[in-house]
Amino acid sequence: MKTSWADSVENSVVGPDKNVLPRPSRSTYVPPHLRNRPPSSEPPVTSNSSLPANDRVNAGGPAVGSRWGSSAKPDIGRQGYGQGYGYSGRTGGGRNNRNGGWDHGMERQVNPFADDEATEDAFNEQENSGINFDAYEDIPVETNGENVPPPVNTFAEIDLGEELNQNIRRCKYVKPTPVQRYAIPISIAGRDLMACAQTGSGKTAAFCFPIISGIQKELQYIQRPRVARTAFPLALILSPTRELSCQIHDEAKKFSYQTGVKVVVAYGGAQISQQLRELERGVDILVATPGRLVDLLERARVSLQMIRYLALDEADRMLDMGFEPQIRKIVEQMDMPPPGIRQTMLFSATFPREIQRLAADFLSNYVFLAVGRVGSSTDLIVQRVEYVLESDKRSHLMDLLHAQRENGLYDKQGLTLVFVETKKGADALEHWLCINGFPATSIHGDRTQQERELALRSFKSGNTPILVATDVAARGLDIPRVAHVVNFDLPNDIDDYVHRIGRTGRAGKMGLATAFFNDNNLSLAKPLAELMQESNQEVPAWLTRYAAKASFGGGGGRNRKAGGARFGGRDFRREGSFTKGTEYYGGAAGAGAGYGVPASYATAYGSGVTSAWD
DNA sequence: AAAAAAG
Repeated sequence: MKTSWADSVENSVVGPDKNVLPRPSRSTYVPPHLRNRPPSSEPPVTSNSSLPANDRVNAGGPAVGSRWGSSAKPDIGRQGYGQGYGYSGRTGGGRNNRNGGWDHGMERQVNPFADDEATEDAFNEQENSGINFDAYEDIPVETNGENVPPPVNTFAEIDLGEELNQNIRRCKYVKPTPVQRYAIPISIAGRDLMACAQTGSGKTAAFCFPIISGIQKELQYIQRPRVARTAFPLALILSPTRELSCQIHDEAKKFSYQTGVKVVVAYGGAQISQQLRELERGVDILVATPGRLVDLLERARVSLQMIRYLALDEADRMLDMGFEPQIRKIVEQMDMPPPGIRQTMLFSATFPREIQRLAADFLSNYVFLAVGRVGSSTDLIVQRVEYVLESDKRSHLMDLLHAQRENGLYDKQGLTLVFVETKKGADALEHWLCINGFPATSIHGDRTQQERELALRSFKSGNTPILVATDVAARGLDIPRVAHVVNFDLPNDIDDYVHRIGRTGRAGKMGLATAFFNDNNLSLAKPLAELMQESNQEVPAWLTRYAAKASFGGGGGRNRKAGGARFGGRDFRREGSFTKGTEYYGGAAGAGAGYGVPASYATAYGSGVTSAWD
């Protein structure tokens, strides 16, 4: 690697002006041997792992050819979705519009790849190698459901359409990731899907490709009702945070470039007027956060009656206590077509069983898919836990940051993401880091949307290579080059921990995750120790002792969420207690009639091999 | 108890 991207941006980051990484003043620095130590022997703070900084996600290499002529598989289980609107020609529309350009708007689309191409030269071949596909070998995969469509090995095996294939090439995706290999054929076949797969493994594309492809193929036949100032999207993608919705929107725009499929994003904290204007210009795929969407629905500026595809990203979060009522309102109490008419896809890295049960309401004869994390479990993330008293956390963090700089992680522009539990705590820690000379910023729900987006940009660019965050940044955000995730405050839920550390070690790259554990985190001891064990991490002896204590002390154990979801999970329909009998398969009675074969459960691995999934 | 998501 002669000229890495990191090198190429280094000047701008450690540049001549204010952004020189200042040496923190030593006045507040307490050397380790002068600090309070817990009675139990915690490992010394060694930042020995010289982990590579994350590279770009995109992969370079030969382009994939597209194969035309094969038509999509029959749309099993769907009753067509004309919904009373006849098929009719669409003016100037659709897939044969080789000139690209939106067929329902006069504006020209900005080339979303322009930036990439402009910076292309900054990447040499190695740096540009993108997704580390070796890390994807031997990943345990579990599928469950009736007549699960088989996986593919290349994008060319699926008829996604010429324009989408070209965009896939532009994104330099050489071959599908495991979740894409399985999820795309399932979606193309028209099946509902509940998928567990870590975000860094290509989940967004896994639900975007079938949606874009499906819409593009039918766009010219779809007649939407004409209601002034009401938009009728064909697909809805919901996510739990504004930044994640933005990210999905950006991705979806790349994938749909010159397909004639229009993507619009709507989220709170931003001017609604511009979003309304965008919607009026026409929308095929709406990406949104729940609150703003409810607002738009109540104003009747959006109708869901033409929704053909519904995707919930971070679906378990979307269905947890805070979000469930809003999601039910959107999905069940407005004008969205019911399961079986629309196609529904739920994605998350974690899927607790009770959430799966709730989610089943939204699905019809669905396929359950669990794909191991890149490198199966988290071999690519080195997890460390250190016992740190509350009063020692700040100086301990400073130790880590110092060590990191000495190991060159800063010089390579490795980013450090520090999670805290509260918004107040985020402000306080950001301030403390700044006055101690560390270039930090913060993101949390009490900051304005403008501040949030600025903070994220500044972090991503390496301008402020330390970001203090609440759980607003825990899920889904794809920030290349995050070399280190610090759980300054551990979350109470092991699933949140899984999502947080998943901000590093993405796209097959290595990452480091450090957690500060103390007596406030007792309830996490057992699940954390188990998780680390399962992902082949070294579990400190003191943590094992805490874990053992937690199991009889009460208070432990419950955190497992009923046998829960680790890196993936298990279809709750297989868990034996079918309190609702065969109801979950009931949708198949009519819909699956075309399938003259009995249900078969395709399982890629025997139960002995999938222990990580239990 | 906290965080997120509408204004």
